[in-house]
Amino acid sequence: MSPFQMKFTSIMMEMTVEEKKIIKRLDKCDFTEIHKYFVDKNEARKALPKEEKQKLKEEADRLQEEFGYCILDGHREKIGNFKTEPPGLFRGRGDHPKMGMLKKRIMPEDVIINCSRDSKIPEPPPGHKWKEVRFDNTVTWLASWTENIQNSIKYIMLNPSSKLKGEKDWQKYEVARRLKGVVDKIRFQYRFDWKSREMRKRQRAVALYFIDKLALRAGNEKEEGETADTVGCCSLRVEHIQLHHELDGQEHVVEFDFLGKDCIRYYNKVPVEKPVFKNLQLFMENKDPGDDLFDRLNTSTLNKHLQDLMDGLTAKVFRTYNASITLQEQLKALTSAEDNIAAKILSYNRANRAVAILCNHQRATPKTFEKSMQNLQTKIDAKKEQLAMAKQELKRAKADAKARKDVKSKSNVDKKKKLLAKLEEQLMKLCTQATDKEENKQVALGTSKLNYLDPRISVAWCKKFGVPVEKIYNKTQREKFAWAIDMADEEFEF
DNA sequence: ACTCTAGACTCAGAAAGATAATA
DNA sequence: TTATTATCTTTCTGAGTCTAGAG
Repeated sequence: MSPFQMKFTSIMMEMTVEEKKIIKRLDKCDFTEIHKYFVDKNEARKALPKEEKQKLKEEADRLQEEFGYCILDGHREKIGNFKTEPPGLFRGRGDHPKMGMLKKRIMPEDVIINCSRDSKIPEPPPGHKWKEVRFDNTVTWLASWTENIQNSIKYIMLNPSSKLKGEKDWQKYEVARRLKGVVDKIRFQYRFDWKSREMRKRQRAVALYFIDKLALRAGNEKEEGETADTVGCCSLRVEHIQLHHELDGQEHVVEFDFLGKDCIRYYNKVPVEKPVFKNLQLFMENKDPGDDLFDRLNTSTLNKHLQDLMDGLTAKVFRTYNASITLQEQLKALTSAEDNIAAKILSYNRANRAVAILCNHQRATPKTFEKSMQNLQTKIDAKKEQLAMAKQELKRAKADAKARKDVKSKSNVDKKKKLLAKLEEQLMKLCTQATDKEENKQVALGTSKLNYLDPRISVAWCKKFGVPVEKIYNKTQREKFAWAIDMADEEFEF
């Protein structure tokens, strides 16, 4: 079925007999009215008087208070998503084959409740029943339902601030730290395997090199036609790379160009070690562009091999490890103890950015980017003018002091000098701000900060350089990383 | 030993909402 | 001061990773 037919079918299924008589073709339908209806509704909500908005807020708070928490092991814990997802049109990311399908409303009859046998079992809404109530303490979810677009299960789970999630997070970083201890051995091993007689091993070793060096994701195989066409390391196809014996003065360059998770483009030109280059040539021999680059490899065999190298090691641990170690190294390289707090935070953001670039965390350029950049430039220009003026004034004051040789005119020179220095510093600050902004234009820092960087590195850095943790982590982040803030002293090393 | 699938969990950027800065 | 705008925070839910178990 074509995507369009699928959409139409999914909408047809919701239509009454009467509607089906009238509506035969979706492309003949005019949706401007319904679109206007929703736009208007949105505007109306925004234009609501203050006290009405206040009321809505209070109601939301009440819901949060009543449904937003659970008791786990005797502790009241915040729930991450305590509402089921509302019905609507499925969008998906990128060129998704199921775009436009109807996502159905979830009814109590769809919902499985998971709680303790001896707990107060939540009541379904009046006149309804739960699909099931179970008491499974081997999983962490509190409720679940099956979603109708991909037929996958959705869960109600705890907030990242919870003890359960925090401990899991800590564990994740501990595994990555263990990798630190054996990574040299593993690197030696895969270099050795580049020369293996077995094709499987060679492919595995080259893939692992990519995962390690470029922080690529594992790349599970996906069901065709069910999702957008994206790939990771193991699912790379011949068409996704180009080999250059020599490019821009560098040897053995691999040019990557593919869509990764969330249809984010990965584009990179990387010089690789010669055996890797030779192997890639070999892997690509007699293949079509659409063929798998690593035809003897999948994530399951790769992870099995990694498990043999270290307990708990999987492909994604390399991402965590390389992200965290990069942060630590960059912080060390970029921070000067004599810098002021603002400069230190700038260094932190630079280090964070290095990681985000490694992990290919991108964002759309903010809507107000150009404008705010212009504003900053205006400020810089104004500051430059002030600076020029101050320079002249200093010159005049110096001449004055030379002529008059009195105390007053001398102290005037000092004053002008101080002003000049102050203005110069302000200009510097503005300029670094501008560079920082420009470099950050399309880089998303949040994902790595929240998911890849061992928070203890940041906490230790804060303590070491006298930067308040609040400057690095906002309230939510401090709650999520409470375990690390508690645990790490300035001596912590990843 | 393998493939396939279901299940459970982490990780992902956009959009909405709240707050701070600025005119 | 207040209204507007820029920026930061929170919410949302889709898209991955990885494991276990059946055949």
